Amino acid sequence: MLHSLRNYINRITSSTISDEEFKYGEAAFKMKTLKKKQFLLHEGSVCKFMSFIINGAMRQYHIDDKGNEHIISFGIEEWWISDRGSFTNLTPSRYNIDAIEDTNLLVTTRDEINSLKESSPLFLKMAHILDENSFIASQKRVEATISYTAEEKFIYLMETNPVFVKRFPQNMLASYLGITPETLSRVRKSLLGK
Amino acid sequence: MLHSLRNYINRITSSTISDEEFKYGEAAFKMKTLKKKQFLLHEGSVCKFMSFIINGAMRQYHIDDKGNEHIISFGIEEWWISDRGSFTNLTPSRYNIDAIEDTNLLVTTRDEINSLKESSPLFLKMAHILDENSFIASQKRVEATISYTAEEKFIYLMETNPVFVKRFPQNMLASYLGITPETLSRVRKSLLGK
DNA sequence: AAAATGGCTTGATATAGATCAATAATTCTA
DNA sequence: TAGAATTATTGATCTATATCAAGCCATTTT
Repeated sequence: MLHSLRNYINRITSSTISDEEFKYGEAAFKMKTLKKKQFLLHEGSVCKFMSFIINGAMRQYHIDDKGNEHIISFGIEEWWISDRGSFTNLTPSRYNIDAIEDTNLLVTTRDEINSLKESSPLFLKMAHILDENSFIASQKRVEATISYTAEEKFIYLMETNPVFVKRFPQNMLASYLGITPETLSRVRKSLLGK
Repeated sequence: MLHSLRNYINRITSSTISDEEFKYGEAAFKMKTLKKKQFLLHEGSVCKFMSFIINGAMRQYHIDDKGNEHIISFGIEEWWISDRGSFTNLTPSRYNIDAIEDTNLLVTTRDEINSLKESSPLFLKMAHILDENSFIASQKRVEATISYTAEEKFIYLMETNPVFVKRFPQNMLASYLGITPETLSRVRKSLLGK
């Protein structure tokens, strides 16, 4: 299980973490298993963890006044899932996080990750690069949502995250893109004839 | 001029940087002055710098096929402006960055900031917190753009960045929100009667 | 001071996408 | 494997917002 995290650290830091340094990390994480539809976080509570996905898939979403779900982010293998705003500022979360598939996670808390970042340079670097990449990806998504049509949004999703398109139901993809499932269905149909 | 940066570092790291440590930083930055409408970055070129705004205001935007501008971000006093994707991956930028007002900047390059982060713990911490905050803010903006109506988007902007609303022309605010200037004008009119 | 420019408002119309509703396909699950 | 639940499609409207167009301020420029 932990080798997945180790793999990830090596990949995104472009390094090879030593057994010794990785040992520090192991202690900071606890395994957690969720069945499909089980919750990791409920709206209103503080997000006290960051979770690394070993396998399975998760989503982070908000439910508005009309009961519509808006998916803020997906997570799959070797991604992190958390409400970073709530986690960092210890404020109540506006989001729910639940499992789209049966999922295995490595969970760590704020304190643990902070001391880990102090004791392990590679964990620190990893955290840094994670944030940097997250921001870059999020800003691109902002651009897509403010400037693209429904069709362009879907094409952009296929280009950036084809895995999502294969793996998640269309209603969730629509929610992630900020369009209705009906519109997504029509967009896909019209793309077939092109 | 540099005291503005010093101020910022102390503020966001919740520390007081020593004269000694700040000296390291000074060398990494060059002053730059831009008049209103002057460019800092043109679409197609690699963004080789990060710039800290001393005073004035900047914007980062993309121009689409139809000639419409889409503002990805604004920057004002004590904000950074850069295309982080291009900066980090050395890829050609999709964006323009220009001055909305006469602006003074402290400019630093990739190499300089990297070595600065190695030699100064507080600069490192600052960079880290900047990325973290940028991601959190960007993710909130994603939520707003995928789930809010035009009116809600504007209200959200007034809540999160009232300064922008006071300072920038409505057509730019509209572009930032992903709506037309006409719609923003009507939204504001309707809000007055509430 | 006239002219030009840029920004804002307002009205008329068009349209992309939402909503509502029904059916069909798929996949859980007991 | 039948029945239930979930997901996807399709059609008929509706509506929020875009588009097009004109006029009006307020600045800036000459």
